[in-house]
Amino acid sequence: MNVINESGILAIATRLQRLSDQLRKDGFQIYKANEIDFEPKWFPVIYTLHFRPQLGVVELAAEIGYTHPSTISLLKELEKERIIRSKKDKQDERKRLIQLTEKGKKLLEQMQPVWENMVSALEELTDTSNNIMKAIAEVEKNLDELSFFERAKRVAKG
Amino acid sequence: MNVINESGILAIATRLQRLSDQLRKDGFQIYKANEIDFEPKWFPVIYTLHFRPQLGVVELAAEIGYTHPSTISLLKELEKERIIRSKKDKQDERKRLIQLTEKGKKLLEQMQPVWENMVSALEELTDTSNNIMKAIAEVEKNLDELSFFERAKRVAKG
DNA sequence: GAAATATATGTAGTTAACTACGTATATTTG
DNA sequence: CAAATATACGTAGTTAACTACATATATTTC
Repeated sequence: MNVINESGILAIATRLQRLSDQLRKDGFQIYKANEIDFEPKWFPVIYTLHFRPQLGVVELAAEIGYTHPSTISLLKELEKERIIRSKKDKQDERKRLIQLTEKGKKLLEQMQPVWENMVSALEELTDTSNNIMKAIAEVEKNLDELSFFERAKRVAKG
Repeated sequence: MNVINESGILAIATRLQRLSDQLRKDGFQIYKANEIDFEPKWFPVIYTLHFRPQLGVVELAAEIGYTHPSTISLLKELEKERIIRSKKDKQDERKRLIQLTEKGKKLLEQMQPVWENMVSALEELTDTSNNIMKAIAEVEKNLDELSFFERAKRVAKG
């Protein structure tokens, strides 16, 4: 990985992705080591439902930042695992309200201490002179103001 | 994305991936706008071959940080596009040496000014109080010393 | 209130990475 | 030097996201 790491900022997408994958894989191993039957990709759904106990599919998708088809397939898995269930909204017949089951709530409780360990470990890992979470937030803010595409266009013209 | 963004460091993998995707998509649009027939995912291969003009498949894979099957499928695409070609290594008959074609070299030249624009745009985007590239490098260094998994285990025990 | 538009959900197919496994050649070891 | 092991490459199948399209219900507008 020498050339790519030395290529600097051009390889930023590749490096972000690699880091994400690495953390996700370890996350899976951590759940496993704690005998919790849980996949890291389920995290956004479960975590969101913890704070907002009833959400439609599209609302949930928006909340976790995935497209709704991706969310639907996550929900199918979670439904199969009996971690979530859903019911029709009486006000809006198109809507399916997603909720945690009792099993889901128990799982959530089981996971709390593991999450705390993960948070500690991640804080250790990211306790560096440049904080990666803050860096992400700052880049996202800049992107909101003007996209990468628009910036490259402007640079080219200027 | 409110709940997830507020969940802090636990959602780090999700957020890294999302940022990576966003940059990659815009990257594709930038090449397109400059009338260059190039996909961002090809970048690591091309860029590496620019600096190391002859590499075996596994060597190249290691260099770009992908698995070799992923690399093979990238190489197939690039071969179809006539951007790279390969020949047998005379010293080691198992090996297939990958090289840029003339077309590949021309493409590389064409891309130079676009890369410069991208670098400028990315520098703008990442010119923040916490530098994301440095943050990634720092986290990677910490991970090299002790993985996320090992750290979480240690925290749990301690 | 009928037509047009918007919203919520779902399905099908694609993509770009991965793991697992197999084969051929090279290298090391008893 | 034969056997065991390692390395290089390849194929098949999986995964987790995506886009594009379809359908049902709700809301808005003329």
